[in-house]
Amino acid sequence: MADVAERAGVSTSTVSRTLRGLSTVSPEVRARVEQAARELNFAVSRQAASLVTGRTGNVAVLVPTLQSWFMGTALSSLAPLLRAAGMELNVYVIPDLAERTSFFERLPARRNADALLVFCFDLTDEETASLDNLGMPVVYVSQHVEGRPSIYVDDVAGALHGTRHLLNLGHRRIAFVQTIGASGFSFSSNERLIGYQQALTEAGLPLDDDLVVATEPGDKRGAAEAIGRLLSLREPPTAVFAEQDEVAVAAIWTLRKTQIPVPERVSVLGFDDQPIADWFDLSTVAQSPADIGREAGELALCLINDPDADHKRHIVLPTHVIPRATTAPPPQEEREG
Amino acid sequence: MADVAERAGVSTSTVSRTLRGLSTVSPEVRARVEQAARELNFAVSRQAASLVTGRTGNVAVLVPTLQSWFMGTALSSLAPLLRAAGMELNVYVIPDLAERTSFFERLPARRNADALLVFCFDLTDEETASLDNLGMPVVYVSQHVEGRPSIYVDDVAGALHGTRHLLNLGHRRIAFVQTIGASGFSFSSNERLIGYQQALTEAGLPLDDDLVVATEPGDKRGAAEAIGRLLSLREPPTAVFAEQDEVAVAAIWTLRKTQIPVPERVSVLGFDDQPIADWFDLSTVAQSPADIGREAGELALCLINDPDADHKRHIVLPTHVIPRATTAPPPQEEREG
DNA sequence: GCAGTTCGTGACAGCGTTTTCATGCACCGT
DNA sequence: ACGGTGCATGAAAACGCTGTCACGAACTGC
Repeated sequence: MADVAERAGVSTSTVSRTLRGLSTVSPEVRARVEQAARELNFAVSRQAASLVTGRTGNVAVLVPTLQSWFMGTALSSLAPLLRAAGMELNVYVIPDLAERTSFFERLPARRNADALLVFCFDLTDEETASLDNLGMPVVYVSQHVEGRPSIYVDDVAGALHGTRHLLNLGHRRIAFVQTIGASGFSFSSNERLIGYQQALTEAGLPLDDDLVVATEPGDKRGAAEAIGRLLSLREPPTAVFAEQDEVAVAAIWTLRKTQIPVPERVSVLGFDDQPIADWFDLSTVAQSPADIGREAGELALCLINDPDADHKRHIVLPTHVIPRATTAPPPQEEREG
Repeated sequence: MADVAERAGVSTSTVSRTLRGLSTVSPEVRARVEQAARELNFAVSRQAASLVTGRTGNVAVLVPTLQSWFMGTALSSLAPLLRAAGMELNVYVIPDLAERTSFFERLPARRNADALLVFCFDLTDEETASLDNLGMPVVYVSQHVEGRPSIYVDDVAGALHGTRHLLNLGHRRIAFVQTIGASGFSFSSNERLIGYQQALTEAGLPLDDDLVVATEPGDKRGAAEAIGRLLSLREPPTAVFAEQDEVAVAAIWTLRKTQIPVPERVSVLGFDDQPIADWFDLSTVAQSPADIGREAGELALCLINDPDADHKRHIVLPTHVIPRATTAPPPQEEREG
């Protein structure tokens, strides 16, 4: 910066003012400085600047994985937003318990970011508390944390509406396939189950535990087993509501392999509206991770500028039922029976 | 840090030495300092440290998108590696041309990272040159840049082996489905085509332009059109080699919808070995983005520690043909004809 | 016992910015 | 013409750390 100052024949103060766009610089000096900076290929050091301003210009993001549609999409909408605000995006990937404890022990984001976005974690109270002491605004994304700014979709309502869609088609035996993931990472599992149960109750149907099965995402074998359990019930379901599209697709795969036509014999409904849902013409309950990412980014930027702002509210985003080709009325005999 | 020094009854120099693990600190003093640091919940400011050391502790990563299996997997293996080395991961997402020009104009990573990993970009000479002047080691990942450290899989060999697999099964009419993506982002498209052509030539077969079609990934309609073009040829192919698993799956989908059994009537071979390939029992040519990410991270760390090291070499990773259930010998009449 | 070494420690000068404060200058109204 | 205002600029003090250098103490070998 001293070089730029010398070349432009001004002091470093003026260079600093110019480069930050402060208005108290005369036009001709500004031009000279900008020219000099360009010629010298100069860029201010964020480190040095942050040392005195106390702001790092970084936004930290804590994610359980990057290998998922949700994270990819959310971050892809978050990143340009931060970039436009002149912020850097710092990613912490915490795939397993070891990394997790190490993260919360060392808290590498401390003093190294102006805000932290925590994606999809089921945090313990202790962990939440340690983040409270981080000295920066923390936004909880895709999860519900009492008393802290949180952003999430209304999973209960989504599952409620999805189940109603199946009920309205005439289904009475509706199964729910839960997704059990790596422990400690919340994928809104319970809320979706609750929505499903609410819909059934609302329709005056009993809750049958046999109709709720679980599997892991990406586990073909597990999905087959779960479907197998449903197919071997005394009174098998005519519709399957899977908590995640991937599992729904696996279910369709299994069913069709066994010559059970979807949706003629069994309807399948997913949740998420991943691209894969479109490929398979899968009826699903859509959520928008892009919206989540954007909202989270905007909230974070707000909180950085005004940490005491009244943003401790929860932002709840909507879901939408998207009927495609895998949901249909149940087969005749079932409807009449 | 002054607080810690005071509490431990030592100077800041000693605190700094202790916290950096230098050996010239007596055990009892070390214990006192560590205790004090813990009690005060102290963490050194990377910004301040980097100001004097000249190292930022950041590794910047330039990616075209995060919404892809490849990026997600590569970064997921890269991240823990950097974390273990005490480095932060800084992500720049450049989804479109506007962001791209803005990135290369402002080069936000300048002075803000110790190394840059550029993923999957087809850079212009001008862009490469501007990265050369960045003052930090730049590693090109999943692309081939002359004279700079690059890491990529041997796409030519992969496609060659994949095509040979089809040839060995008895296929003689083998189509290739190219993927045309967002312009300027290299997905090794050409190299895979070259490998395919090499295999045909090697087998003494002519190159038929009609057998090479193109589509966009994720575009069901486009995939259908591409397959349609192949099916309406005078002599349609008995095997389809798609440059990406997603497209291969779309092809299978289209074929089966038209009652053309895969692999009985038409074999389909993919490339990448994404999780989706496993679900669909898709035969494919596997590459390992996890390995790529790891190699890239290790190389970057090497170059950071010793920028002049002899690492200007290219690291070429292997591919593996994984036969699953979508490749089989061509139907009888074809083989005998 | 004395010079020479080694070892642990502290004082202090930077690192490259921002920011405060002071300064000089032009401009205003009277 | 003169003091007051406002504006563009510069000098210099932080910011929080690291690294160099110097210093004293505790050793070593003769």
